[in-house]
Amino acid sequence: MAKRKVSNPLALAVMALLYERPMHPYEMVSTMRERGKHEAVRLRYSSLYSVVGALEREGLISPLSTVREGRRPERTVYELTEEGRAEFLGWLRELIREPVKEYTQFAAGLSFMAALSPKETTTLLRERMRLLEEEIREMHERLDEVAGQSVPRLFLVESEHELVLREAELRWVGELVREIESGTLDGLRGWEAYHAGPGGKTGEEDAG
Amino acid sequence: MAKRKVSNPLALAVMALLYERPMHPYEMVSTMRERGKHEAVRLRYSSLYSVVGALEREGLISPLSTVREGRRPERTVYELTEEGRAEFLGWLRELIREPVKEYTQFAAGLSFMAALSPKETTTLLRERMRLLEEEIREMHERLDEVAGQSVPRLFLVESEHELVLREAELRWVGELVREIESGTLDGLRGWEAYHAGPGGKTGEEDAG
DNA sequence: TCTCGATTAGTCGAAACAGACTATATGGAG
DNA sequence: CTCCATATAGTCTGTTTCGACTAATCGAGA
Repeated sequence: MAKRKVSNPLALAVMALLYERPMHPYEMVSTMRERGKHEAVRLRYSSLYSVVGALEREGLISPLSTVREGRRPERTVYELTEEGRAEFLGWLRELIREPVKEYTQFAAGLSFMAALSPKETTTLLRERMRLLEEEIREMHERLDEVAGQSVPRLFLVESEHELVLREAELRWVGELVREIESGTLDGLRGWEAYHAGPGGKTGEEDAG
Repeated sequence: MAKRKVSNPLALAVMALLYERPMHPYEMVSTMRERGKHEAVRLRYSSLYSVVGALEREGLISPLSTVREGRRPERTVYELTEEGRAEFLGWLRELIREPVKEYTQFAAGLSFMAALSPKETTTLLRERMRLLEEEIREMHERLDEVAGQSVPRLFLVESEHELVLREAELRWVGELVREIESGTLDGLRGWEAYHAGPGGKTGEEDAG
């Protein structure tokens, strides 16, 4: 798979919008927000303008016209070039077809979990479960709400995907907590011993 | 939650290693690789040296000594400061306790799925399922292998977590494909109509 | 009419990142 | 004994990306 000239996923979103019709950058943002796509693609002005600039440099989009309203800075309306259409569809196919490794914050945390005591770890994990449950409930509500506004599920698949992953994480964390507390986790003995030294190993700062 | 002075997760890994004992940067890399932690935290020299520099600037780590072996460039051995210990433990607690929103590549792809025809989408999703199954099989194998080398599960939780998420994704994609093919996905009618126009809407490039 | 807050529409500097490059040491093949 | 591949231990450069900031416009209310 050839390397992408502009690799920020926001560039995919920009091309997706221009695939429908020409637009100026700020309009892209409002359209994405309306459709809730900013939940799936990180959206920030600073990135947007540099991504738009990069796409233009690479010939994937091109300015169609610049209009000025009142005394605001003029806005450039862009359209997708033929090359841009090909790039967009190719990239989209790749993203849907090929799983890629993602580095998550939680994985980073889990990696060094052993630095905290088993007891504190389960407390934190239980807190996480509570927060996950809340989040899941809210995601369900939001999905029901927009579905009620006759947005077809077709346009909500990415939120469903996120929801499913959160649910899986919740189940897994629950199981992990049970294993630590019931003493069946392999390695627990050493973990406890490590933290049972004189004064313990963990610092005394608050867990905020 | 106070903002982190150095927010790159690699900084967490650096502090985690120095929490055990002083080390020089290259040794951090080899240690992380040995323990498989580079699967959970993105590890690159260019980032490592800038992260180490930032940590030193912020007073979270400090040079302990510089040694020179033969005519190689001299290596600086760092240790964690008291402030660094507090920062490390605080950050770790936060990562374990609080779910944060993660933006995945797949979510980006799913968001604009409708730009491809239902037929092509299912083909791509089936391919994804095949690749996911393969990946899952390999992850299982690797986990069994290292567990066989008496690495306690405690030190493999992050890989287990990743595996669980992949399995959940596989199940969900399978269901989605069934719904598209059986015609029960809400919005399918419009999706098909959109792509059934004269000549269709999708470009003719190969799906590589 | 003045003013406040929300909306629109961005800019700027610093941090993070990819990946190409440098340079020494080491061990085995020929 | 020389040559080459590999492992060690990084540096350098150009892009990307982020987060904080700026600044004009508009409508509502005092």
